[in-house]
Amino acid sequence: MIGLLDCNNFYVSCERVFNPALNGVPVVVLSNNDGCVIARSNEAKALGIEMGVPIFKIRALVQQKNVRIFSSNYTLYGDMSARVMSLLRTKVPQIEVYSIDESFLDLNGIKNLEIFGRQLVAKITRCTGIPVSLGIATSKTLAKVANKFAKKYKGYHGCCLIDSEEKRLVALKRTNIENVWGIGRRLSAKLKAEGILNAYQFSLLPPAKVRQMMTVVGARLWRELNGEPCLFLSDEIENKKQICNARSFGEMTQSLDDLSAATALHATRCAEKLRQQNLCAGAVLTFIQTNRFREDLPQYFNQALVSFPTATNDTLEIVKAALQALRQIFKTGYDYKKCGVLALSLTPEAHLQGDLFDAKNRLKSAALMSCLDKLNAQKPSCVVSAATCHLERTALKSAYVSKHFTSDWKDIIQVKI
DNA sequence: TCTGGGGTCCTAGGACCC
DNA sequence: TCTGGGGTCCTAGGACCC
Repeated sequence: MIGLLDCNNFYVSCERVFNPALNGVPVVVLSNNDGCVIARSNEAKALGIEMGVPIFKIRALVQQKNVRIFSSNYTLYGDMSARVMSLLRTKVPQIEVYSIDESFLDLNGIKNLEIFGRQLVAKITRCTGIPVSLGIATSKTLAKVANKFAKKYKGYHGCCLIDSEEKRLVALKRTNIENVWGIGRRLSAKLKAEGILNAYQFSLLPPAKVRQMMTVVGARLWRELNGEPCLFLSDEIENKKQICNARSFGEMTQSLDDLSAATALHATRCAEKLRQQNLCAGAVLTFIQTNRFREDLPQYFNQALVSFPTATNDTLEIVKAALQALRQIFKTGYDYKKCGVLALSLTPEAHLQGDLFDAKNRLKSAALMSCLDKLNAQKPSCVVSAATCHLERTALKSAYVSKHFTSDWKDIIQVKI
C-alpha cells in the first residue's frame, strides 16, 4: 500500500507554530513580491478567499475581516518541512519527498494501517506543531484521492484508507474530475464537454478513448484510478534537468543597468544551486519580459541561450554568459517587470567532458568557488560579483515577513520564566 | 497602483544518420 | 516514368504539479 502524507495549509501552519495568536483567525501567506495568495487558513478559505488571487483584489475583505497577512518566508518553511520529513523517515521504511509539504510513503508490510496511520498523523502534529493528513490506497493517484477525504472529514482523524473495491467506488463517485491529480484546467474542460464529471465516470471510459484524448499520461492515470499502480516510489534524489532562478521586480524598469544587476544575481544563485547539487551547466538561458497584465503598455518577451565549450558551475563564467545573453535580447523603450536565468544541459560534476582547447584552469576555479561558498555560508552575499550591485529598483517587496524562528540565532524565541 | 516561482513529462516535427 | 526504410536526437510548445 502507498500513503500520501501532506501538511494542512502548510505555510500558514508554519507561521502558526511560532505565533499561536494566529490560531482560529483567518491567515493568508503571499507569493514573492507580496503578489498573490498562495496559502490560506481554513478560516480564510471560509471567507471565500481563492487560491492565487492577487492581494489587491481582496484588500477590502482583508480589512473588514481582519485577515492576517504574511509575506512568504521560505527559510522557515523549508526548515519546518525538513523536520516533518526526517520524522517520517524514522517511522516508515521508505519515503519519496514529493514537494515541500508532501511525501509518498511505502507502507508495505505494515499491519493495521488505519491505526498506524492515525498514530503517525498524531505523532507528526505533536512533534512539529504542523497538522497533517494521510491518505492510503493501492496507487499514488488513489492515495491522493484518499488524502482529500482525510482532510475533509473530521471523523477520519487525519487518516483515510481506501482498501476495498467498495470504498474505491464510493471515493471515485465523490471526486469531481477537476480534483483528480493530473487533470488540470484544460483536460477537465475537455472531459466535462464529453459528460465526464467525476472520477468514477472517467474510470469507466474505454482505455482506447482515454489514450486518444490524453495520451499515455491519461492512460496511466486511468489504470491508477482503477487500482493498478503505475507510478512507483523512488527514494533517489534524481539529478535536476534544469535549474531556474527568476523574480518579478518590485517596480518596472527600462534600464539595462537594472536588468544586468538582476540577471547577474539570478545567475549567481543558479551557480550556487549547481554547486550544492554537484552539477555543471552546459548552457545558460536569460529571459526578460514586460508586465503581461499591463495591456496598455507595449509587450516584449525574449530569451537567448549561451552554450559553454566545457560545462561549468563557476559563478563568474555563468554571470558573464547570462549577461552576454541579456545584451543579445535587450531592447530599449520597454517597461520590464521580470527577468530570469536558467541553467540547462546539466551534467554531474563527476562526469564532466573536458574540452581539448579549454583555456580555463578548472582546479583554480573550483578552489575559488569553494572559498566563496564558505565565506557566504558565514555571512550571506558577503562576496558577490560586482555585476550584482545596483539592485535597489528591482528588489522584491516583502512587507509582512515573519522572523527566521528556526534558522537565525537572533530570531529564536526567548521564554521568560 | 498592486497579479509567484520552480519544476516535470510528453508529443510533433525537423534534421540528420546509415 | 521514376524518388526507401528505419532509426536517433533535438527543440518548441503544451499540459500538468506544488
